[in-house]
Amino acid sequence: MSTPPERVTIKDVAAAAGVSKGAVSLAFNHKPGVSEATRDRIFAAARQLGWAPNSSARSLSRNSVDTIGLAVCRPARLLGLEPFYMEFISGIESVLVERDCSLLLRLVGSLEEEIQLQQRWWRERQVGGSILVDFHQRDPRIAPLRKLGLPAVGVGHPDLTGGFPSLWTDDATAVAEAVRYLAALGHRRITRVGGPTGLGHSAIRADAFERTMRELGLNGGRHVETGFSGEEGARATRMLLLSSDRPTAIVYDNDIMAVAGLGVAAEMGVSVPDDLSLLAWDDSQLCRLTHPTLTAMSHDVHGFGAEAARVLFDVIAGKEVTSRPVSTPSLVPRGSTAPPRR
Amino acid sequence: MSTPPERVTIKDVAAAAGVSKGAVSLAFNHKPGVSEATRDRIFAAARQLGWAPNSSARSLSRNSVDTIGLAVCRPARLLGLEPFYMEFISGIESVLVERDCSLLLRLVGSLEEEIQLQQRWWRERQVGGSILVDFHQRDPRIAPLRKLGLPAVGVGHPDLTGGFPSLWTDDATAVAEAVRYLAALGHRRITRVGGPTGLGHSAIRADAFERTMRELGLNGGRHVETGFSGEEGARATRMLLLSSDRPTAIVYDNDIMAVAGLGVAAEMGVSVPDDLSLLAWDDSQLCRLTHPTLTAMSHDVHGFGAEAARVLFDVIAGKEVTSRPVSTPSLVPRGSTAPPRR
DNA sequence: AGCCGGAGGTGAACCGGTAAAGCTCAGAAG
DNA sequence: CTTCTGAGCTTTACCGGTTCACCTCCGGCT
Repeated sequence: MSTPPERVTIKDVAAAAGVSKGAVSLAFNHKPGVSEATRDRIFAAARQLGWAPNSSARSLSRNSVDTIGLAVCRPARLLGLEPFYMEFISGIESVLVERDCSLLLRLVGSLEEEIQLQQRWWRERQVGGSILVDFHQRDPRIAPLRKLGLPAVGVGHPDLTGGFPSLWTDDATAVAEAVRYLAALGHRRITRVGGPTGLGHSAIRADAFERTMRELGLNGGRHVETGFSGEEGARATRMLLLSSDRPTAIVYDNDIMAVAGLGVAAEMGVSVPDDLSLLAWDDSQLCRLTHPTLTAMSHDVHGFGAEAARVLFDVIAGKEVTSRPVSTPSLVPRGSTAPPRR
Repeated sequence: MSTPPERVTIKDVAAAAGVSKGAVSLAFNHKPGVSEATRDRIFAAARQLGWAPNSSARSLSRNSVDTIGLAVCRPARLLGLEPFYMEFISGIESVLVERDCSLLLRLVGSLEEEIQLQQRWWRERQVGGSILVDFHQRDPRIAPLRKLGLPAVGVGHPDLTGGFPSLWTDDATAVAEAVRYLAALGHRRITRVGGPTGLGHSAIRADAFERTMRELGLNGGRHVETGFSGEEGARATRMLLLSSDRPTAIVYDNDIMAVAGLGVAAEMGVSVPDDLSLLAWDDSQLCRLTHPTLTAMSHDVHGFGAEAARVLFDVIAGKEVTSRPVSTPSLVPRGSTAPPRR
């Protein structure tokens, strides 16, 4: 596609510095074999000519790439609203910058499309490895991508990532904490508005929710399944508030739906937190902007992204890495939760 | 970084198909010179071996790259909340996919850092060109990047993009529409809560705001400058509502700040829209989730991103491209605006 | 004097593709 | 029966780096 106008190569630099191109290569890679003085001359010449090593040529002869891939499979309209991803990406990049690497990002429409994409990326050696996110139950990506030999790290519970080294937040414990908190406030009818159950972490949270409710001797627990969008969160909330045995507390799977829930409560004249407690997940800044502010399960998404990148580099380097959890989300109480009005 | 285990090259495919590698190259690039039958054999062999052309080798010999760059200079915490960027990116990608290209994304901390980055990207031929966003007044990126010869398209008014072909939304007209609408409702004390004036489009909107207010004979117009964050939007709103001649309408520069403003109004017992009208910008889904819903200036951000990518490809291809506006944001009235209570 | 060793280079072979020139052969034109 | 033509391949020279074997000094040691 591009046809650069001028092109200065290592040969030009070598000529300018009066050395061979081998010497330039040595100097630029900080390898021994060139004297201090020559090194300086080489760098001066390179700076003068505005030269930097052509990354294609470099990765061709080194047989390596300094790019990692991330494909995200959610509708763009949702993604934009999920503060999670940008935070996560910025965490990844904080690590990439240190190593002069880059992130290849792609939004895909389906898991099948992602499989195609990852295969291409890897076969064409466009990436050295990938970070895989949003695991489904019996995720179709696992078999083909493992067979491919793609170095990758999975973001999700090891039960879901099928053999890929993985990093995950202990959602089960977090859900339990959220439910126990609401129960301690006196809530008995608690509903969870979750993501699609096909999505692995939604299923895990759903399980943990039911288990905890049972442990607490509460049988008023219910789930509603949504697609994570604010609109669906709003619809679910509206439906719940209209039902005969309406919940006194709702736990949302992200913060957009919680904000939407708050909107619906206001619209229907249901007072939060007096008549209804709301608990959000992921705790972006949004949770502090509403009135009342939103109690939320909070975690360090930036750090999560960074850790994922670090682990991926280890995988690529061939190190033995073991799956492990990152820090568990913890409850940050704010204005949207209170004891139910008796 | 990566050292792939097995590596199948064009030579292996050629051998498997019983032809020379030149023939494989011809076949894979859909060039004439190979018979139907041979082509089929080659593709069969490639599929069999799971081969795809190594992208480094390809771009080295073609002297071209199929990657474009995007560096975004805003704090990650803000970015995650700005639905704008993900939408914009998804627009870009919709075009990239058609052309089998990729997006190199980087979040940077300052414009100086971006200059360094773009220089590296271009000199190392990591990208074929870049999309430049968030222009400042007398943007420091312009001179060095033009000198560099980087193919680029600027997202912003031509007055700001200093010679880069550019694409922009006509914010001046949009601001005028917003102000006229509020004025028509009967508002006279209208305040604008804008982004940092260093940012080009903020300045343009500020100008247009003042001009329109003057044209309408209103001198109760004021600006508050913020950094686009929800927190700052909240603080600005709080300050405005506490002032002696408090505005009856506020125009925000993005939708996060508008949501924050709504929160503050609720917190202070100011009724929206009866006591205060609020108008948001960019119109993400968020605007439909609050109560009341937010009147907003709406535009097609996805299409904007797609168009930017298309223009960049033209620039890279050496076509003569001229700067032009994309569709002007238009007002979508919702529940947060009404005539002021007299 | 002769030999050795290491610092500081050089040169050529490669990495895996693309592109352009060259070769071969069947069939059409003269 | 040549000669020409062009379709269908092969050959070979790159692309711009990295790497490794090898060369050349120069000082120190025996």
